[in-house]
Amino acid sequence: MEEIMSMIFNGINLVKELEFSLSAQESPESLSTSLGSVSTLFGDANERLKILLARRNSLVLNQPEPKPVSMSDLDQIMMQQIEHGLMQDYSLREGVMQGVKNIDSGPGCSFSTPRPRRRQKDVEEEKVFVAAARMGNMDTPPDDNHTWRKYGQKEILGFKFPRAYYRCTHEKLYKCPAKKQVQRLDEDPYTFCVTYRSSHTCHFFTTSPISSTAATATTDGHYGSTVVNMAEALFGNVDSVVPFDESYFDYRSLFNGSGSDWDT
DNA sequence: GCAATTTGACCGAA
DNA sequence: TTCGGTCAAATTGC
Repeated sequence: MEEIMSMIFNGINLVKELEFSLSAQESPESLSTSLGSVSTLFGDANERLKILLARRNSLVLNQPEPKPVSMSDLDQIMMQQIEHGLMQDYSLREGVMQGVKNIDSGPGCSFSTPRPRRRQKDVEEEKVFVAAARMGNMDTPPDDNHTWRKYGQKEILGFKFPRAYYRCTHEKLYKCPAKKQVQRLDEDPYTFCVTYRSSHTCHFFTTSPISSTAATATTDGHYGSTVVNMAEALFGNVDSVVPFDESYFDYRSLFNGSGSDWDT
């Protein structure tokens, strides 16, 4: 299964290279070659995924619980996740909303004294997989239109890469409780697993004009036409790409919880 | 000088 | 006792 994931992530990286080629105004021949590679890679990955799912569904036919994940559901979820990472990365250069949906944990900020030094179970969290930049600083995930201050980094058991801890820059001034953890994936160093905890109460975005556009996109759910065009070109159906109002999905937890094929 | 980052130490849940 | 999360002093960069 990791092979399939690797193919998908490779496809994402190819798309990013294609995007760079677009901005560099490379020849139509070169663009055509890149497009062919992308479609082949995604096509192959999808075929393998379908075979895998067909196999799994046949295995769980006699088991009423838990309900097997249907192929269409999984395809949709998987593509939402991939599209989300892709669109986040793409929007970096286009300067539009990246589609990171912050968790809404309700009460927001409530630091009791003493401040808990370990994560609270009742705090909602949301995982998002984000493609890393292929150029420039690849150690940090793409900007999500909030300003973060790093307050820690730790080696985590079972992970090759350290986990970085960030909190909202406005934490003290506006008592914004938002935090995030950034973990680079072992199997794909170009992808980060970003875990958001607590929602922003400060509602501050980065101050560039580009980002104010992003802020608008956040509230009304509309996205730049460039992004929509790209999404249509890639996936055909924009409705499956935006808006990102569904819960993002953690493919590890999904597949670890429902089968062992991902371990192969 | 100030703000952000780094990093070893500390705390506490499991 | 272990290990994830946080603190806070030292360091770095603007």
